[in-house]
Amino acid sequence: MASRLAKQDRHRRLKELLGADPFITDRELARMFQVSVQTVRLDRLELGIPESRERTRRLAEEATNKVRSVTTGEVIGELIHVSLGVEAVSMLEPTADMAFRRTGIIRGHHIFAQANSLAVALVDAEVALTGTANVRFLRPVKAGERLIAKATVVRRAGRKYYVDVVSRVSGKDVFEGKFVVFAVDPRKEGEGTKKEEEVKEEISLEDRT
Amino acid sequence: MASRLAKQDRHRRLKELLGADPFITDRELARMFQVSVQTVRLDRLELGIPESRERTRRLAEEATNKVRSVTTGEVIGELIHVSLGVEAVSMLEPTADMAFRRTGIIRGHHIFAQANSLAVALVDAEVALTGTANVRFLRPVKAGERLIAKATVVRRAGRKYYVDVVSRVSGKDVFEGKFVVFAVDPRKEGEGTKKEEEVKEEISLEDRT
DNA sequence: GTAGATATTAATACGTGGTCTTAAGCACGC
DNA sequence: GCGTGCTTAAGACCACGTATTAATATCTAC
Repeated sequence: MASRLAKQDRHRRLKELLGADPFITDRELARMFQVSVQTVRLDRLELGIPESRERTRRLAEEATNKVRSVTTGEVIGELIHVSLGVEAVSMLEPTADMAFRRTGIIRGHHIFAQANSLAVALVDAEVALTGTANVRFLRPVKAGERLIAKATVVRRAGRKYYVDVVSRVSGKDVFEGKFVVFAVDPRKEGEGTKKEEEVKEEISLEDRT
Repeated sequence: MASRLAKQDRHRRLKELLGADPFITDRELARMFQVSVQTVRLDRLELGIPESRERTRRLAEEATNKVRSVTTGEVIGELIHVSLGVEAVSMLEPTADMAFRRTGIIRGHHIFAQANSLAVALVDAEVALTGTANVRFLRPVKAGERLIAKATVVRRAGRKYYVDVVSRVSGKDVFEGKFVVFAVDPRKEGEGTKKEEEVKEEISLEDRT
C-alpha cells in the first residue's frame, strides 16, 4: 500500500510504465496508482500521451513499417543521392539489433545488404538481380556508427552492370565490394504482352497474402 | 462498380486484404465489398478472423517480440545441423517480405545473410567476423521456396577459416559463396580468467533471449 | 411451380475504452 | 474568508466491436 504519489512522481512513473508496456489501459493505471480513472486521463492529457488503442496502433504500424523498411525497402538504409546508371549513395545507421550482442559489432550481412540493395537500385531497369559479389569487410562497424555506402557503375556490358561499392564510417573504409548486377527487362523476356503481365500480377498478389 | 463477389471469392479477398493491411475495420470492408457490415462480421466469424483491434494488438505485440529474432538471431533461418569447425546446415523459408514485389524474387542479401550467418556460426570461437566473401547468385529464388544452405570449412589457417557455402532449392544450387571468416579469440585479447568466463556465460544467456 | 437451404440484412442490447464537458469536494496557503 | 491546485464524479457521446433474433433475398432440388 504505497501511499499515493505526488502528481509529478506519478507523471514520471506513468511515462516509465507506458514506456515499458504501452498496452496498459487507464483503468489498470488507475488501480496501480490508487487514483481515479479520471486522474489518469488528466495526466495523459497533460503529458500528451494518447489512449491505449492509439498507442497500440502506432506500435503495430511502426513495427510493420520498420520491419518492412528494413527487409523490404527498395534500399536498405536511406537513399541520399542517385544518378541512375552512374552512382548512388545511401546512409545506414545500424541499430543494436543488427549487432552481435557480445561485441556490438554489426553483422556482416547488414553491411552487405546496404551495399547490395544500393547496387541493385542503381541499375536503370525494370528488374535487376545480383549475379555475383566479391566483398571485403575491412574493419568492424559498431552499432551507432553511421555507414555511408557509395556505389559506382564502373562498366556496363549489355545487361551486365559492374558496380563497385565502398562503405565508410566517418571517412574510413570499412567495406568494399564488387557486384555484378543483371538488368532483367521484362519486355525482352517472354512474349511481353498483356497476358504475361496478368500472370505477374497474380503472382505478386499471391505474394502479399 | 464491380458486381458483388460470391461468398467464396469474398472470403479469399478478405484474407488477402487483411493480410496486406490488418488495420481495416468492418465498416471499411463492407464498403469495399458493397455488402453490409453484418455480412463482413459473419465472414470474419466463419474464417476465424478476429476484430481489427485484436489484429492490431497482436501485430504490435508480435512486432515487439518477434521482429527481433529475425534480425538478431544467431543464425538467419533455422539451424538444422552443426558440427563446429567442420560443417553446418540451415534452412530458411523466405517470405514475401524478402522479395521484390514485382517479381516475387528474393532479394540477394537475404540469401547472403543466411549463408553469412551460417558461416560465422560454424566457426568455433568466441567471436567470428566475416573478412571477405565471394558469392554468386546462380538462379532466382522465389518466396516460399525452401532454402537449404550448407556451409563447409574447407581450410583453416590460424584464425582464418575458409568456408564454402552452397544454398539449394529442392536440390538445385541457387547460390554459392566462399567466405573467409576470422576467429577473434578474446582470451588472447583481454586477460582471460574465470571472471571472464562468467561474463561470457551471462552474455550467451542474454543472446538467447 | 414451391419448399427448404443458404446468404444477406436489419434491429437491438451489451461491452470496452476511450473523449469532452461540467461540476463538485477537498486541502493548502495567505 | 477565498482562491488555486488537484482530484473525483457524472453524463453525453463515439468507434468498433460481440451476440442474438428475426426478417428477407436468392438459389436449388424436387
